Amino acid sequence: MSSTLSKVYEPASVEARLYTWWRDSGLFVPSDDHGDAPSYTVTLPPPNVTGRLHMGHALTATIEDTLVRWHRMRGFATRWLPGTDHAGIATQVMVERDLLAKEGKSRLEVGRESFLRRTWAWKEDHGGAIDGQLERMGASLDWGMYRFTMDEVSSRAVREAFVTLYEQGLIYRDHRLINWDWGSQTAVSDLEVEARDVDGKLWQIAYPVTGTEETLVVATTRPETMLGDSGVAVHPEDPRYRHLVGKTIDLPLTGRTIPIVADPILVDMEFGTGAVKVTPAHDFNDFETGKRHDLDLIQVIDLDGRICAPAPARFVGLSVSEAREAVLAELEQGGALVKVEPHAMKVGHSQRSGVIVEPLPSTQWFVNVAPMAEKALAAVKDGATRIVPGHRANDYYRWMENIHDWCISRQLWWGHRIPAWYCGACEAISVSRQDLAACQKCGSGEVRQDEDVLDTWFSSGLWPLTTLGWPEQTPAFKTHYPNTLMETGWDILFFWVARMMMFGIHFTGEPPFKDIFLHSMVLGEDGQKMSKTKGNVVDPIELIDEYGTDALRFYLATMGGQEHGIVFSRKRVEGYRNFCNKLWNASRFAMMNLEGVDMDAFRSEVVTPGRWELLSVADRWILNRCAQMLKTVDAELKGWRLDLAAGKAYQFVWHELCDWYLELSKANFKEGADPTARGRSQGTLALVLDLTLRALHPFIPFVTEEIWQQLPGRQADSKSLMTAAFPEFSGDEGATPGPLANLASLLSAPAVLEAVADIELLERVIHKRRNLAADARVPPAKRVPLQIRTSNQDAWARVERVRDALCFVGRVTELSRLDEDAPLPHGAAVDVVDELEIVLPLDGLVDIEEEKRRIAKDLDKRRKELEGLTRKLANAGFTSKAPPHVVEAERERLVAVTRNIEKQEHLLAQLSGSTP
RNA sequence: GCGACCAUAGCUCAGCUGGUAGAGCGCCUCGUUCACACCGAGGAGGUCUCAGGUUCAAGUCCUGAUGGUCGCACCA
Repeated sequence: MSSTLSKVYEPASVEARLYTWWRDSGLFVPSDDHGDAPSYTVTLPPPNVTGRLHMGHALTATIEDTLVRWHRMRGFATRWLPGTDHAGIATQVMVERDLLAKEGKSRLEVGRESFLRRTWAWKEDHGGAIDGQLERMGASLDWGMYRFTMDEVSSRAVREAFVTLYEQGLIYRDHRLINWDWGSQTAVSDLEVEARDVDGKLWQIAYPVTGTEETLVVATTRPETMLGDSGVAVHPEDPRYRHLVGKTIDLPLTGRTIPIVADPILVDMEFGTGAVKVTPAHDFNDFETGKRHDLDLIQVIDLDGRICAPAPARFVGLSVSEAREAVLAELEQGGALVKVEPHAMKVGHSQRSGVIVEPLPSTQWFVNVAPMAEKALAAVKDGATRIVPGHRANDYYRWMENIHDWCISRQLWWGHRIPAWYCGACEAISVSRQDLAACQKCGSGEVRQDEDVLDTWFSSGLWPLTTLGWPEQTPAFKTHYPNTLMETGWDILFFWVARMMMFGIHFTGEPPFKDIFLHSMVLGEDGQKMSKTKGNVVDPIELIDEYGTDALRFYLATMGGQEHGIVFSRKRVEGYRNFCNKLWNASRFAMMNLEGVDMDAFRSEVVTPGRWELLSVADRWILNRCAQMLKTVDAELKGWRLDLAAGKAYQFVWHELCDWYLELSKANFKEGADPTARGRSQGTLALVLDLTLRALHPFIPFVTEEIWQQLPGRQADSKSLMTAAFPEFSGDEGATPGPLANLASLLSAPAVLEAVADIELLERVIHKRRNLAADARVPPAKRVPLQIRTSNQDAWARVERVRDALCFVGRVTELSRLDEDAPLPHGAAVDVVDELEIVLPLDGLVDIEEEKRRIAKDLDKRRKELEGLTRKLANAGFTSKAPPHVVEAERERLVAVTRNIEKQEHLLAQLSGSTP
């Protein structure tokens, strides 16, 4: 006797135990004896080392683990690589905040060395929590291959990449305009600037033309930047201003005189006044314009986001917004403010600190990515790497085609320090893989390393390389590069995926993965992006505590295929919790009835030659349904449709296996049942459950493993379900050896197809009988006699074949046939199923009027259907142009509907006649 | 401004290459049938956003509009 399962599935008592067992048994590591099995490698997008698991991580973990487990069961040499990211700004800010709260000090006060020590300590204390959370998700990661983006291997890889790119001239240092995040006190890349909608204003300011009474009115959204203006631009073809080109402006408030230039690129005559103030130091377009006209670069905003000299002293120290007020006030006083109008616009904000990003001139390190982008673009266009869903490739193309140089230096302390050394003696720059104590040019020991660190995404971009030990040519690298799959959210397509593509190809000549699968975002239940301020954040761990990991995973798997945002639904998670419980209880029922199951006998007697007719109609039917489900799951998984695969399995388990088969099988499991029939039903049930658990395991690993371990009659091809063979259909109708051996014929054998039709009829008859009983307020549990009125011998023969099952599940005490012409018993409820009239004798309890209403209603529907069909078939266009099988199907439908209507009309007449 | 995606039952979502509108939840009526009340039985509920077009046939393909989401972009 198998051990008894508890009445309700309790995830908490199962998950940790199974996870530990899996991991300690080495099941997450590909075994050495895979021989020539194809490899399947996925690298987990490394979460921030001090981060906590959010729904995005949970979705990633679910999709990847499902795919990984699926491939592992299919026999691939499967490896899923874990790790964490040092997350430059994010982590540094946390530690800074902590330092301020606990000691009231800034990082500058404690100094770089001490601050870094604290950050490492913080990482030790708070890091790794997310690893435990990934374990709770059931993630079958190869923990032995764990990597951190700032560990030794990663650091070596980063230096190797940096130095190589420098030597190739693709990394360089330059003084130019960059995006400055004064909130975090660092430069940021274009990608880290997000344009937010702002209700701004457009001010018109009159600039006096030198030596004349004339003014030139410029339009601006940032009047405070006039303090740094070094010119005014007009369109060369603008008749209003042509005479002013070459003259100068007496710039108000500053005492400076600046030129009026003609520039067709910057100026749009239609916009504003057609005259643009040019501030090369604080606007990217103006910077370019300044270069074209050799205008001065006058920086008036400093690294703190405050006005600085050479702006007039009275403005120095003011914040940008204060300066704006002050400037406007003075201009207004001087009568220079001509007009103000509201102006909706986009303003760049730092993705990290949220402050408005100031463009300003600065010396930074850049990567010239264009040459790499070209190859990365080609890799996708050529199909070497495929992006799923396909339309995302368009975003990728656009971005790659319009790529700008990447600013990679950050004025932070937490990160990979730039491996460049400046010589105090000869001023040379040395870039090196090893730390330098002397200048490579002059040998002077007076060298100091660049203070800055690299953008976090620089090391992330190398991730598929570093996880495998690159630049060392490790065995792991040889086996697992390129990865099979990169699965991540589309929000980091540019930040991360694009960079990995570029670096991967550049350093190895091969793109880092074959497939890129991009999932969408999980939104709050209100349909908005989850955010703490909105209070709509859902914590996956809390969901696991409440519903179990499998419930959350199944939910996320069914949502994963969506191409739009996923609006979270707690109710659906709850629904999948219920599903796990349903599966659990179905298995519980099975175990109560599988004592002594003899699978060897079952396989040799029934399965081997495919002698399906030895099985009961119900047994044949469920095996067919199961095979169909497996085929669908297999096909949908191969098409990336986890949602449809999961949905199919759900539907099968609940509505075919539980709703019908388990009920039907009870007759064979009852005391006194025929031992042979019992044995075959046992074999059927054990086989179906075994196969179903295998198919479901990638989605809901815990509950399936827990059941499978206790399931009598399972095929013991593995100690764990994790490494048991997946029931996989091959391309044709056949199936791979293993669990599906000899089962392919279930989809086509006549004896099986006949059983399928029989059970479908049985379902419809029982449904009708329940319907009649419910309408007549007969309690569902009450057993009743049932009569079937028909003269159609074939139809009746079919009923005869399922008689016992029908009576058993339909709670029918006695099933008898009435001839078509026979009168209805007095007060019987009647309805029609195809050729059969289902007669439920009710001893006059039936409400004849209700009866008639129901039939009349259905009759009405049928007549409309008939009308439509008739019209369709009378249409020569249809009969001549539609494919023959479609026309034929419609003809058959017409016959069936006609027959049904006749039956119902007859019935209605009869009922009306019998009304007193 | 350019582009993508979405618009199907009260809610969250399926509906593949065009061929009788589906699921889960919610709602209504029953039910302590020996796997499960995290359950069972029955039921109500949709002119598939709108307008055109292609077709014998359109939720499905095309065009346009409207609404929503999201990318990209220097309109001062």
